[in-house]
Amino acid sequence: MNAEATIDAQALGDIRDLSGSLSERVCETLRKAILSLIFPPGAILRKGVICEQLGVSRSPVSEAFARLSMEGLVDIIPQSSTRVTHLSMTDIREAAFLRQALELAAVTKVASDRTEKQLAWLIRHLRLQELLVEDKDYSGYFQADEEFHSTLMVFTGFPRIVSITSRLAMQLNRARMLLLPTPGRAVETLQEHKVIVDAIRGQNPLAARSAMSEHLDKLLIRLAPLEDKCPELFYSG
Amino acid sequence: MNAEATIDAQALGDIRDLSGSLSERVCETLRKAILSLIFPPGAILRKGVICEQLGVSRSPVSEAFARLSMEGLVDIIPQSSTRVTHLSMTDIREAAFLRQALELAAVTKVASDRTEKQLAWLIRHLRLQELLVEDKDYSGYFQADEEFHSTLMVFTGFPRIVSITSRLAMQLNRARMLLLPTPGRAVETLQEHKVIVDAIRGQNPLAARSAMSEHLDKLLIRLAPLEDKCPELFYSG
DNA sequence: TATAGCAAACTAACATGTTAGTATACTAAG
DNA sequence: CTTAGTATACTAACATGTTAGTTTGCTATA
Repeated sequence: MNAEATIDAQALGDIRDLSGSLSERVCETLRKAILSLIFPPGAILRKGVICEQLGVSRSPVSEAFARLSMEGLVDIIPQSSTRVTHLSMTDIREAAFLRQALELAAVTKVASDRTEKQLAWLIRHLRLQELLVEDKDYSGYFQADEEFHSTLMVFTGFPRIVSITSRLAMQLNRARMLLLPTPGRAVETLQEHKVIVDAIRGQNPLAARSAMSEHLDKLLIRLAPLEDKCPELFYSG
Repeated sequence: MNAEATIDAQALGDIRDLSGSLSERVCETLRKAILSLIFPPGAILRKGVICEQLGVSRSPVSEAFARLSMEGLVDIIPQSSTRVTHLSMTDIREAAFLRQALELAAVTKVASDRTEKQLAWLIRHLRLQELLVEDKDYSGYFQADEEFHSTLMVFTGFPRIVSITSRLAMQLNRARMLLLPTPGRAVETLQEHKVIVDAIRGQNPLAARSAMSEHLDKLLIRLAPLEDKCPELFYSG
């Protein structure tokens, strides 16, 4: 009857497994639920239900909603309700643009300023990635991929850039969850990572930038058909 | 006796002059106070005093603190206190890096995708800037400068990028408040804006990018001596 | 049947009460 | 005079009560 069914908030996990303030733990729990589509786009987040399920009061849940709203994962409708945002290709493209802007700036800087130690880490990490691909451990490779990109940003020496990028690219990451990992893509990804590291080794900022640019473009290309494949997840379905 | 004197929260203005939710208005009021150094770096924000001064309860003030914390304007020390963050050259450099990454990506895109209408706006705005410089209306020019940069980002077609950039560059903007506007700098700025628009007119992304890059670098150069000039505003003074 | 008005139920936003952790000032011991 | 211990005052974080605005579904009317 109702396409925008409210959620039962089952299986949210236990917030006691996490650290930090109660608000942070609630936020983390809800974020995970949204990214994994336990809370699908359009779902109404019922505060009372979530409070009960997690065993907390409304204060930390309210603060969690506020943070998720800033990340673009929920829409707060004043005096009315809070819903999981639908995916939108516009938002995804914007998130991709923002991520690309920051990652390109980062890799450009790292390519010119890199230390030998940093280069050694990158090369060692490439070998790790090779092993994971050989073992066909694709969820392991997914994690290693994330680590590769975030460490590259850490190497800029700017501490906040990693968390900022992940927050800005949240829409992108949510959509990425819908892509099934394929063996072929893992091999390609590894190859592209190698080209990037090669450019960093040669301290060639322009080459590093364009290699990273091509690498990141691939994601948006793979995401494009998603809107037709699962229209119910997108806005105005 | 106490260098980190608490503030009397005088002259915070009236929140009724603003729109939006109470939290937003409180946040805006406090942000303005921090940026204008009414609340100097290191000052302790006393929630009770602020509540009384603004005539609101602790809820909206708490939420405002949380937002300002994300912008890096205040440090929340759990179970203890909330203080205005000191300036730090590291933070300022990071903010400059982030702003530059986003603005360069934006101007590059705009230079290749621009419409005739957008170009016309930019050219018209340059004439406005000329008039302001001729009239020596430097505070007017300051505003026009902001408008020039933000509209350039709006022209990317991505709606969130302007507010994101301003939030990420908050540390930079705070430091910029300390620079006194000089006639010479306004003339230079206008000249640099003209070079950027010229590149956009010619649909030359690389030229636009490097023109913007040089333009933005100037700010950091002018900011560099600040740490020696007013050490009390910086961390570990 | 369609529609306008109304009431009940729900929600975000705000106010206020409570708890637990932190810093500071004071006191007592060395 | 210095230092260790303690008590007090303060705060963020959390819980709960209240308010005002929105949506939904019902009913009465055309």
